[in-house]
Amino acid sequence: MKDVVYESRLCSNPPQEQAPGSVVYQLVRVEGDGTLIPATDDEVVEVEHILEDDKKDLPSPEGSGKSQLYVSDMALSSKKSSIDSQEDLPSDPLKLDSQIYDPTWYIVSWHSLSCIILLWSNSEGSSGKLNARREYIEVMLQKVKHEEKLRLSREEPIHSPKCNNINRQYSDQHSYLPASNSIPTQEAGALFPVGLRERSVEEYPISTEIEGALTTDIHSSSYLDFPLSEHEVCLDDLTIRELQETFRVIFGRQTSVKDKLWLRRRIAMGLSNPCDIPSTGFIIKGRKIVIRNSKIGHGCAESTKNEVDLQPALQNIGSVKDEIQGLLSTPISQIQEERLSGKRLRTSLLENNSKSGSLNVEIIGSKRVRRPTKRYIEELSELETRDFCAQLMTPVKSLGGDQTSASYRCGSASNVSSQCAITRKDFLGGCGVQIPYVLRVRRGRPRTNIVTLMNAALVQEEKTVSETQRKGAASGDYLGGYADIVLRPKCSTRRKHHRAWTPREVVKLVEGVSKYGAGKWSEIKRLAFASYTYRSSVDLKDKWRNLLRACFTQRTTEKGVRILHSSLLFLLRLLLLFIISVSRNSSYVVVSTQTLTSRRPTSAPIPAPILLRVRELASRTQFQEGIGFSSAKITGRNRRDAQGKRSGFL
DNA sequence: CTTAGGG
DNA sequence: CCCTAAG
Repeated sequence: MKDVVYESRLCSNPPQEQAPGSVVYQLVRVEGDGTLIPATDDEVVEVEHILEDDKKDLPSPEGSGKSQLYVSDMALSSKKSSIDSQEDLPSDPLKLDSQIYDPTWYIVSWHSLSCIILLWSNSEGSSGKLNARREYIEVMLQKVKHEEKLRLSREEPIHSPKCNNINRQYSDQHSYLPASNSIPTQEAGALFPVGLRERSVEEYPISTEIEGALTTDIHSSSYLDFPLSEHEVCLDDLTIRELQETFRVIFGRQTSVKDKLWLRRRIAMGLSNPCDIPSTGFIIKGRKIVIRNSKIGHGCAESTKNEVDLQPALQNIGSVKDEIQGLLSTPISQIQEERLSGKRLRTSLLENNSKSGSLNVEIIGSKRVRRPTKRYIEELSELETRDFCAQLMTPVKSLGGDQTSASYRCGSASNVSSQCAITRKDFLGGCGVQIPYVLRVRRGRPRTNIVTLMNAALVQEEKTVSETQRKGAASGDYLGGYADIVLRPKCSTRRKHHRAWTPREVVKLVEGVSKYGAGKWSEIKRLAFASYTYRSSVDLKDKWRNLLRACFTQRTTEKGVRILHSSLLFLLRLLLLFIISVSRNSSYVVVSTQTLTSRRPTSAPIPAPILLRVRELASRTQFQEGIGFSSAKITGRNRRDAQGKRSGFL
């Protein structure tokens, strides 16, 4: 009882009546046993809108044309074959002109809402397994052809004129598909307008040279026969490591190439199709590329074995994500829906990450990560190499040795996570659309009058100004840098623009507190924050309060669990993933790094050494004031937070 | 004016 | 961050 997959045969560039470059689909239903049955009306209707959507998404009217260009681009690129010099390539490059190529199958299918592209090509075309597979596909092609003929001869009404075209066209072009054992190269491209439509088409202008090639008749036929794979990889989301791992799984060898683009292309081309995917335009967005490496169809060999053992897993943490996806045992369509709606799909096997050891499963690519402020990152990294190192060296008198060690671990953990955030920024930066800092919507209560609204532009200006100032300050001495030329708009009712506290400021505050004592805010302000005119003494006080809360919550909730979290739990998760992958006999697993590390903090983490210091100071003042009172204060706030602030009025 | 604390 | 009461 297998899934029924709707498949579409792609026929691009049909006869003149079709707009040039338009893509036509032939719907075929694949039964569990692999037989192909022309789709019924209902089935077509069910899928049709997707095809329509696809076309709509193309920047029409040139959209479809462009996709066609895109096809050509890819086909032609084999001539150029610029990139692959660095890696070993199939010995016989595609010869476009002489129409000699290795058969390559490009498969497009729609399953539910998602377009799934299956690329199956081979360079080792002589291999028995692939030959078997080839034959299998050919048989199926024959079957479909037969069905088509039957259907046509019976002149069954076909709901959409489109399909009519296809049918004719298909039978036309079909003759040289399987029998000749060679498939027009262009079919490779034909695939992509579907799968790789969207931005990629626009983002990468296509040369006129390629445009010319468009005019040539392009035959294409994309074919497929697979039920939906559970192993889906959105190449865009993969890190270089993951891509490399994917590469390894597919090609059975390591690669040291660090060029994401190149890796994606290679992967997408599956078993190294001689036909080069152009580096331009190969960005898969919004759709998925399915890399299939379990067994396929009947009599088809299992290609890849399950190779997930701990060692590769450790090396390629990220590659476990996909497995997790399977682990969810969520219907794939559901996952896809989630993805489509942009939600992050997360499943916790255990309850809460911070409370119990849990396996937090995240599907990458659904939600973009909001990275910390640029300034924060800058300063953080700067600090981590300076002040914090020094602080880490200084022994901390604290609430006990146990506590101290925990804190240290905690420190390394949070360092890691912050690092993580930074790198994350790096590799997400290219794909994700981040809201520029300056454009972020202001928080807090609504503006009180129109004047402020009109000052919005001014505010942005101000932000930019201060941003540049900050950069200047970051490089220079931190005391001198902040001249604070922030021109505050005349409107006094306006709420102060939110300025995130930089680690530098925090350190300064902590220093001030340790020097002058908590509560001497005006003093601290005057002596330590003289140059930070945008930080009032009240701000200092508020920040200190927040710092206290921060280190308190961390202390209570994670004191015991922390160690487990940072190291042991990591290994446990890996082990679990390993077991899972083995039990599912999956060959490929991708998991977000986040899954294996601790949960990403909601806001920029406060560096552990600082928290440590805050804690120390807090305990000092606590001791002075009397423990009961002070801790009650914090606890009270905490409890309130837990209950929700709304209960406050009760 | 400064602090503390709620919002 | 804002607001405000209490020193």
